[in-house]
Amino acid sequence: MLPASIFSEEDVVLLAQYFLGKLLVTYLDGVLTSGRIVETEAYRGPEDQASHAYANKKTQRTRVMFEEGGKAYVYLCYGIHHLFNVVTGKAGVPHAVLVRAVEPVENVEVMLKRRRMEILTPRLTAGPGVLSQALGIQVAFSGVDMRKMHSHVWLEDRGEEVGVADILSSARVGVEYAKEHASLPWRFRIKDCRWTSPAP
DNA sequence: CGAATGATCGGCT
DNA sequence: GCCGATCATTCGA
Repeated sequence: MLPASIFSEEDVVLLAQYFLGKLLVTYLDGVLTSGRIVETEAYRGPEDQASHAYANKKTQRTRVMFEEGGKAYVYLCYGIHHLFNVVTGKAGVPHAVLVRAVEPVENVEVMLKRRRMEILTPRLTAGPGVLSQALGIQVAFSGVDMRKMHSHVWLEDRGEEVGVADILSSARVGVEYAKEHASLPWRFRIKDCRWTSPAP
């Protein structure tokens, strides 16, 4: 697990880059699957028009974003896809990092089965919706505290350092409605990594 | 209570 | 590349 204090960091744009190279792990029905995070996006709470918590909008769904950092925020997109975020910052500050792609690490066969795929390609886990399917992440996980043991989902540091020179930033996707905030370079990926979505 | 709307994906052209 | 799927959430009447 990552040290609990990490999640309280207030600079979510920095944290989105820090999470690159960390491991996203799930443990369901006695089966552990994991992936190395290779692509993320930062959503900067109340002032970010692309965030669900823009202008401190509190609803049943976004409630967990206002809790202390370290919670999982999972929601349904387009009625189909379960999108996984890490809530960050102090209580009351609704920052979040969306995990957009991982490199499959442990129990690839299980992930293939969950995705109903035969051969291993980046399509298995490149994309926020498909990575959740591969790791078995569902909206029911929303609110899980990843700072505590015995969660079904958590983050791990396996000692990999991702330097600034290895990180490529670009504009976030699917947020055209966010006006001037739509072009902010808050999407981060590991450079020359085949497990991310296609480079912009 | 009804209607619009996505932080997307995959299949088809 | 484009287009339709599909449904919880949200908002307005």
